[in-house]
Amino acid sequence: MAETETRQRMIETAVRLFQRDGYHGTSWRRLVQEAGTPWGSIHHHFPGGKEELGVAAVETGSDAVAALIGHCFEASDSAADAVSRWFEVSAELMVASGFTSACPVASVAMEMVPQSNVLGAASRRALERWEAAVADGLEASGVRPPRSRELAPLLVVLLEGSLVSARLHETREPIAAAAAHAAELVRSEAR
Amino acid sequence: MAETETRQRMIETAVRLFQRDGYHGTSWRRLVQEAGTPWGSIHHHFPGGKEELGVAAVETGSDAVAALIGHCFEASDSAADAVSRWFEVSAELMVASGFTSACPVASVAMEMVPQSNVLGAASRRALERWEAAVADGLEASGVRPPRSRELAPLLVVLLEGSLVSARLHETREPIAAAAAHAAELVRSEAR
Amino acid sequence: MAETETRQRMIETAVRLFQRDGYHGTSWRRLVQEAGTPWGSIHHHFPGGKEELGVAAVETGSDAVAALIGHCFEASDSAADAVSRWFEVSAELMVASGFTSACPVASVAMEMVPQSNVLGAASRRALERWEAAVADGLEASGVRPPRSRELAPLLVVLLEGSLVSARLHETREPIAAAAAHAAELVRSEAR
Amino acid sequence: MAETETRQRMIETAVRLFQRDGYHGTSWRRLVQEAGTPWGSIHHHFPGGKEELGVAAVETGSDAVAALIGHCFEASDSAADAVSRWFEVSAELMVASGFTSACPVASVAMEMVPQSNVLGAASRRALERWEAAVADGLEASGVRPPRSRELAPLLVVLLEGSLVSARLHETREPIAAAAAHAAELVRSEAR
DNA sequence: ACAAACGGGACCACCCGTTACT
DNA sequence: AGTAACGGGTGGTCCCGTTTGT
Repeated sequence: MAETETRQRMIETAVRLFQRDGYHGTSWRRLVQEAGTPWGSIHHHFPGGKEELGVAAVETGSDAVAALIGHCFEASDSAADAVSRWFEVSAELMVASGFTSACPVASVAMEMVPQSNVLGAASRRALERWEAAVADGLEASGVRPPRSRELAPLLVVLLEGSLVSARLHETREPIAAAAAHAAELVRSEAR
Repeated sequence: MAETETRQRMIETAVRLFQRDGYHGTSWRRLVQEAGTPWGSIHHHFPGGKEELGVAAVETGSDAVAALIGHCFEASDSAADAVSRWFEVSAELMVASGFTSACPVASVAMEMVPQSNVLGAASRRALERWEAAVADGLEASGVRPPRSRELAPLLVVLLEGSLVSARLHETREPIAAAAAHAAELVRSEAR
Repeated sequence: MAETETRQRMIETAVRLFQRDGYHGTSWRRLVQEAGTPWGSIHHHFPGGKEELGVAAVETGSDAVAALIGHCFEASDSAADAVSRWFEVSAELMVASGFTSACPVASVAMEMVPQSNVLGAASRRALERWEAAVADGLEASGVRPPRSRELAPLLVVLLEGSLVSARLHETREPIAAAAAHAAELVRSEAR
Repeated sequence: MAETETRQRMIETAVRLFQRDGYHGTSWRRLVQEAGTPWGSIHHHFPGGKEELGVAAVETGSDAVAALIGHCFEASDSAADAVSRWFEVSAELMVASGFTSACPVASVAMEMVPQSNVLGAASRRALERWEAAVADGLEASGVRPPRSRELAPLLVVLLEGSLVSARLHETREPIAAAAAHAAELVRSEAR
C-alpha cells in the first residue's frame, strides 16, 4: 500500500530535519519539499497536526536506537563489546550526517517543557526505553541487576552527552572517548 | 547608568527562554514581554537581528558556566570535591527551573548546523572554553597534563548528557549519578 | 470558477494602488483591505512575494495599454485619428481617477533600478511592447517603416510625459495638447 | 558654518536616492549612511520629519533644473540651440547616473496624490516654474507670446517623457530623439 | 550640533490549520 | 488520496519620531 509509504517518508524526513534544525525550525513546507511528498498528505496522514508528526518522529527515532542497542548486544560476546559497537555505530551516523545529526529525541526534547507536552512525554518514554534495553543487554551479558540498573542510565548519558560534543567539535573524537570509557566501565563490572 | 540595562535584561531573558523553548521556539514578542523591555529596543540593541541576540545569549550562558567551574575548583580542596560541587550546583539550577533549563549552549546548538552558522560557532567556542577551564582546574588540583586533557572533555560530556536526562526524567537523579561517577573517576586519577 | 478571481482582484487593485501611491507606498495590508481579499491568500497566490505582485501588476497594466493602442488603430480610419483617440482615452482615465492615476508602468519603474530588478525588466518589456504596437498601427495606417519606427517611441514619450504633467496640474490640458501635437505629427507623415 | 553643510549634503543625497529608489523606498537610515551625516541631524535639521526633507529635495531638484534651463537659453543664440543644449545636459546626467536618475520631481510626485500632499504641491510648483522658465527663454529668443506659452509645457512634457523612456531602455537615445524633435519644433516657430 | 536610547507601529514573509473540490 | 484555495495569525525586520543627555 502506497499510503503508508508516503507517511513513512515524511516521518523519516522529519527525523532528519528535526535533528538538523530542531522542531520549531522545521516547517511543513520544507518537510514536504525535502520528502517529495504531496501537500495534501499533511492533513491526511497527520490530522493531529505538527505535534502528531513530532511524536511519530520521536518514536521512530526511538525505535531505531532501541533496535540498535538490542542488535549490538545480540551480536557481541561481551557487554563491553556491545557497548563499543553501539557507540561506534552512533559515531558513524554522526559522521555520515556531516555532524548535523544528534540524538533524534534530544533535539526535539530540548525545545519542550516535558511535563506539559506530548512531545516531552514521548521523549521521556524513549529515554526510559533505551535505559531498559541497555539494562536488559547488560544483564544478558552477565551484569547483575542492581548494578545493571545503575549502569544503564549512565551509559545513555555518556552517549547523549558525547553526541552533543561531537556535533559541536565536528569530530568523532568525543564519541570515541566516551565509548572507550563506557567499555572500560562495563568491563570492570562484568567478569 | 540605565543605558545597557535593557540590553542586559533582554539577554538574560533570552538565556532562560532559549533553554526552555529553544531558539526558534522563542519569539521576540515573548522575549520583550517577559523581559519587560520595549519592542523598539530590539533593532537598536541588536541590529544584527535575532542571531546577534542568540550569540550574546550563548556567550552569557557560557560565561556563567565557565565562572561556575572556576569557582568550584577554587573553593575545593580536591579535584573530586570540585567536580562534585560543580555537578551539584548544576543540579540545583535544573531543579530550581522546574526542569525546564538545560545547558544554555546545547539548547541553542541543537537547532543549528555548526559549520555554517555563527550560533554554532559560538556554541563550539563555549564548549572548548569549558573543557579548558576544567582541565586547568584539574591540573591545579594535581591531575597531570596528558590525563587532565583527556578527562576534561569527558566530564563535560557527562554533565551535558546528565542534564538532558534529568530534564526528561524530571529528577535530579541522573545528575547525581553522573556526579558520583565523575568524582570517582577524578579521585582515581589524582592521588 | 472562483479560483483565480481572488488573485485577479489583487492584481487589479495593485495596478490602481501602485499608480496612486507607488510600489513602496502600497502595503499588503492596504491592498488586501481595498481588494477585499484574505490576508492568507498573499503567500498562496504570490509565493514570490511583493515583487511577484509587482510584476503581475506591471504586466496587467501593460496589457491594458497595448490593447488600447491596438483597439484605437483598428477603430480609426487614419493614423492621426488613432493617436487622437488613444490620448483621449488616456485623458479620460486620468480624469476618472481624479488625477491619481499615471502610467501603470512608470509609477512602478521610477522606484526601481532597471538593470538589477525584475520589476525594472518588466517595465522595460512593457515599454518596448507599446512602441511596437504603435509602430505596427502606424504601418497599417500607411506610415512607412523607417519613419514609423522613429515616430512610435516619440509618441509614447509624449503620452508618458503628458500623463505626469496632467497629474501634477490636475488638468487634462497637457494630455490634450500632447494629443494635438501628436496627431499633427502623424498627419504630416502619412499622406 | 558647518550647520548648513550637513543639511545640504542630506538634501543632495535625498535628491539622488529619491530618484533611484523613490520617496517611500528611501529610509532615513540609508540616507544618513550614504550622506555620511550624523543620525542626530535628522530631527535637528528636519523637525518636520521626512516630509520636510522631501519638500527640500523637490525644491532643490527644481532649482537645479530651472537654473539649467535659464543657463541654456542665456548661453545660446537661438531657441532651438537652447532646447538642444537643455536636453543634451539632461541626457548626460542620466547617463552619468547609470540610468538610475530620472526627473527629481517626477520620481517623488508619482507616489503622491497631489491635491492632498505638500510633496505633491511642491512638485506642481516645480513643474510650473520650469514651464515659465522655458516660456521666458523662448520669448527672449523671439517666440511670440501666445505660442510660447503653448510650446513651453509641451517641451517639458517631451523631456519628462523621454527621461522615463531613457531610464527604462538604458539608452540616451529617447532623449536624443526628443531633443531633435523639440529643436525642430522650436525652429519652425521662431524665425 | 550631535549622540544614544526609547517606543510603538508597520512592513513583508511565512506559518499552521481548514475547507472545498477534485 | 490528493489538490488548491482560504484564513487568520505570528514570525523577524525595520521604520519614523521622540526623548534624554551631553
